[in-house]
Amino acid sequence: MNDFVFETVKKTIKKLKVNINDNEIKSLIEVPKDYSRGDFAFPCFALAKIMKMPPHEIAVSLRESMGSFPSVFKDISVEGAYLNFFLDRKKVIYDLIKRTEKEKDNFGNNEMGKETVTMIEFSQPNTHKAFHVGHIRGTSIGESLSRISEYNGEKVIRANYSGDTGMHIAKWIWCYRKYHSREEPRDDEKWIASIYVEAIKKIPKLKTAQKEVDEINRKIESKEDPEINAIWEKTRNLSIKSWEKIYKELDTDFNVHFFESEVEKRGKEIAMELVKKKIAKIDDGATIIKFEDKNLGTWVLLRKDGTVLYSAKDLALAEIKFKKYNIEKSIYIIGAEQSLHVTQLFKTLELMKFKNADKCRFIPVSEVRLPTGKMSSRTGDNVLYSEFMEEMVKFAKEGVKKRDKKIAKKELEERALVISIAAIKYSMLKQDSNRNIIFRKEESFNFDGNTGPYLLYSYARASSIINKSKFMGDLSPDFEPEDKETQLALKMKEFPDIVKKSYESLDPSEIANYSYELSKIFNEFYHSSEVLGSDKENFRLHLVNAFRQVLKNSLYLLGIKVLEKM
RNA sequence: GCCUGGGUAACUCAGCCUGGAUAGAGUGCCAGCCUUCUAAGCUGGAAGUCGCAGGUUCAAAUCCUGUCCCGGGCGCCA
Repeated sequence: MNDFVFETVKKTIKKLKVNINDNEIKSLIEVPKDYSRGDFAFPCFALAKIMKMPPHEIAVSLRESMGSFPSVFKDISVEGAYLNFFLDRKKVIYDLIKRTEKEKDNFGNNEMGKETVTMIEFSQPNTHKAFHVGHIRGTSIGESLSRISEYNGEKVIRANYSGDTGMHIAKWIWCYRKYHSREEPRDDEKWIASIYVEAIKKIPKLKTAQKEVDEINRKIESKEDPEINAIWEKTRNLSIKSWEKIYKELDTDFNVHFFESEVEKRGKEIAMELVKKKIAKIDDGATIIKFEDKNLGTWVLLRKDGTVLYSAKDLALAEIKFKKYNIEKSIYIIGAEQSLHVTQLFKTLELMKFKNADKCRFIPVSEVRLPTGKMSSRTGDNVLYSEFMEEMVKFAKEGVKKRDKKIAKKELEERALVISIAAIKYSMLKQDSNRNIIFRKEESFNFDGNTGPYLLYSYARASSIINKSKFMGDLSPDFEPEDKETQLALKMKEFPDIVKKSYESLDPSEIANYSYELSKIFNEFYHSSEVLGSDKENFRLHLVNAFRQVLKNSLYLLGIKVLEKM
């Protein structure tokens, strides 16, 4: 289509003998932001300089000397300094609807990623700590990017990575043994989280505590103390078990779950190999890398006492990812506060002459904050996932019951959960991942406007029409699209490009914002035109059905399920 | 001090990469619309020195420089 615009403009410009090359002409062609201005536009500002004429006059004279134009265009008009090209929209809409009907769930996908095996690491909850609302952000982004990558042809391995050893576990066990040893460890997130918080508060106040913690940390690593081993194993497994329900609700299924305890040993070895290779050195007893680039600073691999830090563990993990899983691309979805760490990691992989060091990508995820400040597992200033979801589902149920008074209990439960997950996921995904989110609980209970439930509602409304309609025959080409209909169809047509864009920029918010815009236009159409019983029923039913398909695909990429009824 | 992300309507944000046609949404506020396919909706309205100052350009929220404010990070936490 673009080529037709190019050829038409080029031909006319040549007639006028203007000195401008083809590439310049090509780069000037744009798509108007407002569909009523046409499908393509050619701005004449650049020509103004060359021709020494006001841009508007240039547009007029281009249009006048154009003569006949290709029949794909219904009209070419002048508006201000712009030449606006209008396609035969009836044909565009017809083709679009036909395409969605043929491709269905595959409408919008493509082969850009060509079977690349990619590992996407995300979520990364630590054992012995709270899984709070903030964790939903990284988990949602990870699942969404996995789906987007798959939709673009890649083979994705979803990977989780949990800290089940290290100082935070040592602190937890220290506190448990000292103050809670009579309590039987139980599958209660709140209880598990509270012991960690207690430890953080008590340790700085006791003189010998940190020493005791260090000793426990050493023993966890060496596995020399059977009692500590037993506590560690038991409590660790309880944490892991508590995540099962969460991931099921969030509709994320990991292909592999790594643990720090599995990479400790190899991490230590790598650290020592790096000393031999003179990449790392021993400084004040610790094993460190001092980077040439001063902005990268120093990276500590092993502590003074020889125990391993997460830096070295990440090196070992990268090795497993590429060697054992044979991946071609590695994406890390990690908190933005770890930017320096990740940069140091990538740089070290490069120094190690790691074959695929340049195939690592980092998606920094900024904080989910409370109005009062940072949300933290350390201090206990957080909103637990389980408690929050319980409240949210309860709230969602009220709304469903109002609409559907006879609904069965199980159905109610399921619908409320889908709505709640849509609400929380969408609120996490619509915003740029690089920006802090201030989490206000009361606001997340608002289902009006630009929210997940609004999208589901639009889908349910469309479904309702389709489900109430009788037989829908083939789309007959004798329709005359009205304003809203054209707008809706043209928006749907954008979907494949949006998918590509979000894939290239690894950005789910692109899809999220699109879903909202699409739904908004649908709701406007819904109010302006009747579908069932109208004399345009055939066309409108097909249009509504196409909308359902596109929104469904779009929400799928966000990891959000749709509801036929709500 | 250095590195890094942000500063757009009362609030929360999109637009910035790739400069162009009157700067867009949502919430909240004001005024309307349910005997009609689900009102978690739709229509209209009020509301903006795009942090500030320079520069580049025919054209700057968008690019460049400086500056102020806020968040995060900078050797034995993850």
